[in-house]
Amino acid sequence: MRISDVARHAGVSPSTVSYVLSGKRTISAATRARVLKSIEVLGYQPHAGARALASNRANVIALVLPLRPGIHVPVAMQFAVSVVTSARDREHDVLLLTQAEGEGGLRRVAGTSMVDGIIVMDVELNDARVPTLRTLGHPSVLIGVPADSHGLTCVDLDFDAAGRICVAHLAHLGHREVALIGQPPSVYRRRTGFAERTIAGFEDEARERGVRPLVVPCEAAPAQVAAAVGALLRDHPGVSGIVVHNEPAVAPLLDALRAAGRDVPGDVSVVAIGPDELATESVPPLTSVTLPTEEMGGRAVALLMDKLADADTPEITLIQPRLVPRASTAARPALP
Amino acid sequence: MRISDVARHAGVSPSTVSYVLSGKRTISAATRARVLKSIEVLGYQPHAGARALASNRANVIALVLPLRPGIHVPVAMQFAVSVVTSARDREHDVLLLTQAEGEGGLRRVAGTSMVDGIIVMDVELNDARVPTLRTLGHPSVLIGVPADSHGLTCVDLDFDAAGRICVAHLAHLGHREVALIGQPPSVYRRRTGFAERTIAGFEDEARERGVRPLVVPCEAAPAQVAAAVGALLRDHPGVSGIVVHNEPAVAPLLDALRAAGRDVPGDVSVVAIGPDELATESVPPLTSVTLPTEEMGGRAVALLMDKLADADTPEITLIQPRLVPRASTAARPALP
DNA sequence: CACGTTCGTCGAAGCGCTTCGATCGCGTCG
DNA sequence: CGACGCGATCGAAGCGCTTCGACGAACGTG
Repeated sequence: MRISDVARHAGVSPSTVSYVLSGKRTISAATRARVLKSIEVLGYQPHAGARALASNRANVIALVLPLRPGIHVPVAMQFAVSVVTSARDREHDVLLLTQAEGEGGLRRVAGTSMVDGIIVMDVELNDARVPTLRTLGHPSVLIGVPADSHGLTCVDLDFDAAGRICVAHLAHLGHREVALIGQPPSVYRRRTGFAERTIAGFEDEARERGVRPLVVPCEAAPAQVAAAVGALLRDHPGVSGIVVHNEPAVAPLLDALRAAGRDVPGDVSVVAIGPDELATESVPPLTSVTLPTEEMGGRAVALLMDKLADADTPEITLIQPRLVPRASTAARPALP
Repeated sequence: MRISDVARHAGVSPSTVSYVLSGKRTISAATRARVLKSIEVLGYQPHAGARALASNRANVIALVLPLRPGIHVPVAMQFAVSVVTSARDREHDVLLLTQAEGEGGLRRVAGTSMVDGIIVMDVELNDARVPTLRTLGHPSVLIGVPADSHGLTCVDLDFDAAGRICVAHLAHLGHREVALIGQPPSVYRRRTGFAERTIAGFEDEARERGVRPLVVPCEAAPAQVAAAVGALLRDHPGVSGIVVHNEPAVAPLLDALRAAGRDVPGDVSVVAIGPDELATESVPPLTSVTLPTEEMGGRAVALLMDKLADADTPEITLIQPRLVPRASTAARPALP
C-alpha cells in the first residue's frame, strides 16, 4: 500500500496525494475530497521512514528520562505523559532515552536523524549534557535551568519565587520562625537548580520580612524524616511554619508531627511544594505551591515546536508559582 | 555526511561500507579495518529513515505505558526502564505510547512502519487491544496474560504460584488463618489477570492446606488501609498472617498494625508481593515475593526480538516467583 | 484581444541506504 | 593446465515519499 496506489485509485498523481496530505500546495476541494476518500477506502498509511528520508523530518522527538536517586518517580512520569500527550497533539511521537544513555545517546539519536529535537528533564546546574546539546545542531529544550543558559531554551517553575511565596504566606499568618524541609543532601551535592533556587528564595524572603529561616535537607525515608522533625522541634521550638520541598517526605512529616503531638495547623503550619495530588490527598489537605507538570511539559513541547519551525524562543521560560491555601496553614498560635 | 562519503574516503564502494556495517557479507579484514577507520574519522552516522526505508526495519519498538488508576507508578517506570535498557542492548530504540492513544495508536505506529514490534504492559483479562494486536501483522509481546492468549506472546510473573507460595510459607510457620490485602476494587472490576490469579492461588493453596483464607480488596490511601485493617483484626481475630498485594498500601498497613498494638512478626506475620525495594525499605524488612520487573522487561524484549527474527515463541512465559524470607514473618504465636 | 497571473496538477529527480546479481582474481582440483 | 569454485567487492536498482519546476487552463487586465 503506497502513495501511488492511492494516486491511481483517485485518478491523480502521487504528488497530488502528497500535497493533499501535507497541505503545502492548494488543491481543489473536489480533488482533495476524492483523494481523502481513496485514502480512507484503502486504509493508506504513509511509510514513516520514507517520509523522514524525503522530508528530512522524522516527526519524532526524544525525551530523556531522569532516573537518579532523589527523583520522585510519579512526578517524572507526569512530565513524561504530558510531553507525550502534547507531542501527539502536534503530530509528533516520542522516543524514550534513559539517563544512562548519556550524551552518547543524544548524539546518536540526533546524528542518525531519528528525532527532530530533544527534551531533557531534570537538568543540573552544571549538567554534563549541556555542552553536548549546544554542539548538537538539533533543537532542544531543557526542563530545569542550568547555571549557564546561554544559547539554550529552558522551561522551569520559578522556584525562587516558589520559596518566597511560601515564606510570604507564612509570614502573613504571623509566623516568625520557619523551616524548609528540603531535598536529600545528595540532590544539593549534585547541584540541582530547583533545590538551590527554592532555598535562595526561601531565605531571601525570610530576611526581607524579618523572619528566621532554617533549612533542613532531608532524606525521604520515614525514619529519617521523623528524626529530622524531632531534632527540629527540639532545637528550634520557635518554629511554627514548615515548608516541605520533598514529595515523598510529606506523609512521613505529617506522621511525625502527629506523633509529636503537634496539631496541623493548630500548632504548626505546613506548606508543600509539589504536584496538586500530593497536597489534596494528604490529611489535612495541604496548602501548597503547585508543581504544574502538565503545563511545564506542554510548554517544553511548544517551545521545541517553535524551534523546529525556526522561530526564536526565549532562553528561559519561568512559570510563575501559585500558592493554593488549604487546611494546613493557619495563624501562628498565641504564645503561651 | 553519507555512506558514499565514507566509501570514497576508504576507497571502496558504498555497498561495501554497508556490508561492513551490517556484517551480511564477508569483507576482508583489511578492508573492514579501513572502512571502520574512515567511519570513525568522519564521524559517520547512518540516516535512520533511509535505513528503515531500504531495509524495512526501523530498529524501534513501541512501548505502551499503563496509566490507569490503581497502577503503581514506580513499578511501571521500572518496567519501562528495563525495556528501554534491554532494547538498547539489542540496537533498538523505544517509542513511547500512552494508554490514551489506545488501539488507534497501535495501528498508527505499526501501519506507518515506525516500529518493528510492540510491547504492551498491564494487559487485562479482556483487553480491548488484544484483537487489534492479533490483526496488526506486527509482532507484539504482552506483559500480563489475557483470558484468551491464543496466538499471542505473553510474559508474566506466575501470580497464581505467587499467591500459593505466600500461603505455603505462612502455613509452614503454623498460621491457620490468613488474609490477602489485595488491589483496589476498581482493579478487580476491570478484570486484571495478576490480581485475580493471585487470589486464586492464595485461596487454592489455603484450601489444600486446611488454612482459612480471607480476601480483602483495599484502596491504597492510608485512612482506608487503616479502616480495612481495623475491621480485619476486629472481625477475624484468628488471622495471624497477612499477604499484601498492593504496593502503596504496604506502609500504611504496617502503620495500622503498629497503631493497633500488633507486633510484626510477633503477633502478625506479613508477606508482601512487590518489587524488592518495597520489601527491603520497610520497617521491619518484609518477607516478600519479588516482582522481577527487570527480568520481565528483559524477557519481553528478548521474546520480541525472537519474533522479529521469525523464531517461534511460546504463547505464555511465566516467571516463577521466589519468596525471600526477611524479618516480617515468624511462627504463629502460641494461643493465649 | 493579447498578455500576464494565478490556480491546480503532473513528472521527475532526488533523499541515503540496502541488497541482489554480477564480476574479478586467485587458489585448487581433476 | 583449464575449468571450477569461492571469497571479496562493485554497480545499480529500488525502498516510498517529498518537492521543485513546469505546464495547461482559466481568469482578469490594460
